[in-house]
Amino acid sequence: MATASNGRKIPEPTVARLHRYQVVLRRLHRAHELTLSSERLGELAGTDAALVRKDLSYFRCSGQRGVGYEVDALLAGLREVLGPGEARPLVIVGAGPLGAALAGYAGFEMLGYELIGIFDNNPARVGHHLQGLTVRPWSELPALVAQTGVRLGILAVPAARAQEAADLCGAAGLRGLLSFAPVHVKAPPGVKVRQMDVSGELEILNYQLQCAAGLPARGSDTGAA
Amino acid sequence: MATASNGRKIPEPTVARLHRYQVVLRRLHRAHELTLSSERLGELAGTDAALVRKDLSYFRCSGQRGVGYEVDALLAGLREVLGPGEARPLVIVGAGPLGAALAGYAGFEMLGYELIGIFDNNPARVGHHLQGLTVRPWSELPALVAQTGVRLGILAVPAARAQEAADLCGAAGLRGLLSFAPVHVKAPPGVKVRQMDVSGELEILNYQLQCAAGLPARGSDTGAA
DNA sequence: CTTTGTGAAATTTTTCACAGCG
DNA sequence: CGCTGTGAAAAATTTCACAAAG
Repeated sequence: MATASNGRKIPEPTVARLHRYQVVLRRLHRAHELTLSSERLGELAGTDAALVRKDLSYFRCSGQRGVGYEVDALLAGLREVLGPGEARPLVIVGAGPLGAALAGYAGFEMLGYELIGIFDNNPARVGHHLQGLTVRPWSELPALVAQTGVRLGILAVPAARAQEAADLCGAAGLRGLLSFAPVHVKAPPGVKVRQMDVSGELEILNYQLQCAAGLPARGSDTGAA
Repeated sequence: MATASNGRKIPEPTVARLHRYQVVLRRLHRAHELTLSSERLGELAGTDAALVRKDLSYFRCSGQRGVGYEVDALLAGLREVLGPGEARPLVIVGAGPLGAALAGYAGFEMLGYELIGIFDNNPARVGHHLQGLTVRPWSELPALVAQTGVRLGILAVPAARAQEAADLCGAAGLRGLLSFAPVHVKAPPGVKVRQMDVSGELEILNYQLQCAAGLPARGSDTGAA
């Protein structure tokens, strides 16, 4: 802790926020804004000034007291921590509705990722075109990994296929997986898996509403009208 | 804290895990399993025994020492905390590729949510059919909320429309929003917003891989194989 | 006078350890 | 014995508060 300027020990939630700061700052950069305060950055990114400064303190920081941060300098600093933010390769495994939607998700390219392959083991889907890419069979994933060095994959397959697909990704050489499958996936050796828990998040919202309403943990409805 | 049996003060991460336990237990129930230990439940749900027991301790718990938990009794207990787990109404705002994919996401019905409406303000999409529902214009959302009492919504609109759509949902009477928009959305008054941060999660994975590889925070590529 | 950078306090969440019951 | 239930320790994050710098 407190290993400011150079230690590679940034907490996970901080990394996610740093990314959000980067997005905000890129917008400001395009709008030719030159500087901003931690308070303003916090407001735009959905946190508060104190946390912004704490987050920024994990790497060498370039704010000027009394003035704020230079947009460009901050972006440069973030780039050093988060990586170049351009064309990090990425594959999607699963070309069903969700996979297809994610493939078209306006954001990956904008956010520094380049979708370079879509894979599905359903022969009915192989050969289809999505976002300018041809859906390929699972068997071709290892070759693409070997060829391009891609390390990240998004898992968008049904629950029943999730573990199988994850193991395949691991065997193929992917190192990080973001899983949208609605079941827990055991991480293959050497692979980091993160779960996008849609229904879990809904459950949290639902629970919070119950609590806010002071209901006795039933919460079905408040009556018609 | 330590308000076991009845206090409505369950930590957020615990709620998300309780939901996962529920999913696992339902599968076991269908498979006619009668009991299981905290260790096994942890394994199936992706945590460890100690955390399972701690999570379960937030409400009245029915494990038998030396034996484990009765699947059915645990499910009953979870139902009391998380709600009936059946037909909680839900709407999706945004019928673009992502909204459409989420609408078809095999899981909502299975997980206790009932999708009752899909809204989009793009006239070209209004009238289309998705999952047996007709896409309706935003203007009709308030009426549906008033009619059904639906409180949860999923936001699947482009970044540029996110805030506008969120405000609309708040004005219409929704109380909880799960946003997939790649920008921070300010919560309208009285509304709880949770962000599904796809690219942030990718960023965390990416950062973890950089660290695991011991790279000096650059991590662009390892050379074209 | 404004805004950063940062230790220290507060809070939240997880892990440990073990007493106690079947 | 095996496994639960739980208080206490540990770890991780956020919030606070303020000195220092422009």
